[in-house]
Amino acid sequence: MAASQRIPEWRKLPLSLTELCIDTTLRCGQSFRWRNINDEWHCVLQGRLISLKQDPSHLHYKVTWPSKPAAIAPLTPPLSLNSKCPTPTTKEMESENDDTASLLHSYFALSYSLAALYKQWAASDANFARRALAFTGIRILNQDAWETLVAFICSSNNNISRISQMVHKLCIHYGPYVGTVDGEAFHDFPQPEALAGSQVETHLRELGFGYRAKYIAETARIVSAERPAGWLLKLRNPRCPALGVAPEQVKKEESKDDIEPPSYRAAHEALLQLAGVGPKVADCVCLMGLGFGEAVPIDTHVWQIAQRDYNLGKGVKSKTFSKALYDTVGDHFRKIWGQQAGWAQSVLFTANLKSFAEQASGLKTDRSDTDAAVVKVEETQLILTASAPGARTGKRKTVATKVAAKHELEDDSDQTTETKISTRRTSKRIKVKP
DNA sequence: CGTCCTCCTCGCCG
DNA sequence: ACGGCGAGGAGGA
Repeated sequence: MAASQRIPEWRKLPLSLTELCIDTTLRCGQSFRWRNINDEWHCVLQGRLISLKQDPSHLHYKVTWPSKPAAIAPLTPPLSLNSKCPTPTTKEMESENDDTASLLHSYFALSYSLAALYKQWAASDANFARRALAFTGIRILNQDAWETLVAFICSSNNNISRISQMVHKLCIHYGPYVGTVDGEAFHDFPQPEALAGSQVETHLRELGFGYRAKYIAETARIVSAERPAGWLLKLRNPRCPALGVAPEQVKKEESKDDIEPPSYRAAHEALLQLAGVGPKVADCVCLMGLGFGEAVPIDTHVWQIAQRDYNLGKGVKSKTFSKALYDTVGDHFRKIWGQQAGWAQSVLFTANLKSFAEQASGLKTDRSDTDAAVVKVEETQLILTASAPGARTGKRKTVATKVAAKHELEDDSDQTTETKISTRRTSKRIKVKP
């Protein structure tokens, strides 16, 4: 079973479980490629296979570089690894030049103190304090922008399980092979060019992508052919510490005042031009792929919670969730939670849907003989993605809620009590806003 | 700006 | 046993 690759060494970063819990963070619906095999998490990031495991004081990681340097595979250097990175030899990358530690630091946004953020959110929002403080270690990942974009195009009308399958298919069929763990192949995520071919839409339809096949192929074509190189990366938040020292473009823009630096609003609008990207998908990409912590993705599930726990939407007539309303709800949360509102929302919704970690991970290996209700809870955990199946029919909702309540505190009685904060203002704004 | 339909899949219901 | 229905995000009329 030991592959032909060199046997990599485990290394570790000091990190408490309250600052990062990978079991929660890696399967809460923001990333779709991590696979748990034998209690270790594995994923290809930037051309290398990364394995993770965790104990209360450390995050342990292992790096496996591809044995065959992917000569054809396009480089994937979101950061400024220019001439350095093409086909690194195994030996090279395992020694001093290995940038995996900094990659993980960036990927998990470790420059933020989660304790400090939780404290801030709890101080400004009693509802957050009550529901979310027990759910530590939940982080917004700083993922590759292109991958995030495609993954969340796949997320429309979809659930985590199927999104993961679709992303996996994209990697298998279009991404470079990197390594194997316990007989399972790992590929990197394909570059836009690889998904821009003329046969891609048809092929993806055959693979079960449904109408999203068209969106992916079209967006890949736009990004690879109709946008300048590095277009997506230039939308990233230059002030996001997790992104580190930004590429040269940012420096240019800093010196030239006539070019406006990337902003959340600008990035959001730019993403809306792509196929299959609406406000929610755009916000997912802004938050998880571009480093804009203030982006708050709002789906119907979030909207329901917002109405229930934050008394939003009181004066809203329209039954459909318009763009204007979408923006208003986001503004409201940004007002409450501040600069990392999207992160706060993720934590809150993970807390809301409680359950998971132990229960779900213990049962998820075999879904077939698992109580259906538990599976539902598992799928409902997605925070920012996909559908919330539990909210579908009355019956399912009841079942899911029951199961969830079993796991943790139940809290259906007095939500309205504490949600005052800026309720009035909000309802007013919703009414007033055109 | 709101409405309504389509896309597609899945799970629930009858 | 199977067909209808509806939920979910985006797009288009």
